[in-house]
Amino acid sequence: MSKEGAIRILIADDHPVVREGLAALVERRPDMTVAGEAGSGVEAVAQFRRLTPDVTLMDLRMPELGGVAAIGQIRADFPAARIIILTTYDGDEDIYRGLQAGARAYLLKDAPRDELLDAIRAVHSGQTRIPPAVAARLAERMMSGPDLSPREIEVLRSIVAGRSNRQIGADLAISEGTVKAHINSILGKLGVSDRTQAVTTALQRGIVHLE
Amino acid sequence: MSKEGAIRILIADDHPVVREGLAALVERRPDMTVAGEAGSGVEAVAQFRRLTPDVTLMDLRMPELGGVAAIGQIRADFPAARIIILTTYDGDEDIYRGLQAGARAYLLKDAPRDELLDAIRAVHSGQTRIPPAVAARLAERMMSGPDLSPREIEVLRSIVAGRSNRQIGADLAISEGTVKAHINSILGKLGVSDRTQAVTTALQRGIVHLE
DNA sequence: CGTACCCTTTATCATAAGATGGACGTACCA
DNA sequence: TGGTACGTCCATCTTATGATAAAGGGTACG
Repeated sequence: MSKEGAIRILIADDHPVVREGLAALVERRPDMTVAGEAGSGVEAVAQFRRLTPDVTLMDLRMPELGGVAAIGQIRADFPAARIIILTTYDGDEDIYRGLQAGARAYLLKDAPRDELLDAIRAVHSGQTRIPPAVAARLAERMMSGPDLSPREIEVLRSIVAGRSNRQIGADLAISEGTVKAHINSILGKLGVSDRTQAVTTALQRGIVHLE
Repeated sequence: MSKEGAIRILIADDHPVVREGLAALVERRPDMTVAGEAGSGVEAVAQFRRLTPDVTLMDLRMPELGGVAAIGQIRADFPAARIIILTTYDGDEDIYRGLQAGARAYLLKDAPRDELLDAIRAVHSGQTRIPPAVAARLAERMMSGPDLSPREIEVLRSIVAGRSNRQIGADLAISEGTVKAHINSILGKLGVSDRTQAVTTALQRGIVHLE
């Protein structure tokens, strides 16, 4: 190897095929080189500590430790870490949490090759890079009313898990009526009219995930 | 190029990064070569006609035309086409429909590199290749009771779309009571007790999709 | 210091959803 | 041909869900 002065890149993705693709793409450029790879969130954190790469490409959905949490752990020790989120998920909540965690760019995996390479160079030089489509999603989130309270998110998770209002009340040690009130507030904030719609929009927006 | 006698492979995936990765992986092998790439279902069909590759790697979720439909179109003209499904979705319905369409192998994108290469060689030599984890999912589908009827699937889609029983009745020009009867049957077949659970399990199993 | 504001909690009332039982037709098999 | 299994359809009864109003508790801010 040894490209003198090249941008050293850490690739974190749980799909070997994707890692391969990113590595091939990067190594073909004279000004970039792959410093290391990681197949999970914990590996990503460990590899970052060991290698201190110039730029990190991070998937969001990974085993053991999600991308957002991994970014948080990395930036706790290396506040200047330059991390690019590269994922298939375009839910506005995913985008928000990713950037909130300290990512400098957010790209979707269906982005063209050049867009990725440009983003790597931009982030390496200290800039941020948010494609218009992603920015639009982020703006949507801002517009879409107040955030769900912690309690409401807890209830929403239970709804997605398929629990009835009575069961949710038992789980959280509150009355069934209280659960209904929370749900009513959730429906209002999500702009939907029943729990089924709440489930689909919460999944689409990335507020909760299946499995 | 020109690897004499090499396995000629068509890559169909809407993510440029994944195509890059598969291409890099394949080109590194002396007995394989990339015949072409496609970024959508219609492209995949067109490229297959033009190139008649030995083996095709096909993603399921693609714009314009899904992978299953693309396989169907290809095999209508080339019944001997050797197609490998390579996707991130592990819902039992996705697997069933993919193999039903005529795929010779079904791999998940988090599969190790060697597993993919072995599958390519196996399929090229006329075999099929179903990893144990995938086979288990498929078996689950067999066990999990009778299929939903066309009408029930129609109703299920409406449920996922967030429509009320009354609205579904209006949409399908049947009474609300009939809708309830269909839903009751759906709940029984899916092994759940309300429409919210029906939505999540239908999504998990890949019977319906969001968006 | 108090006064908003929001989260959390509750009860009551109207409506939608699920359970049950059964009718009709059709495709399939003995 | 006779049965039988299944999909489609409908009405009635019970239960869960959603709408509404409103009170207590914490906190930020003037």
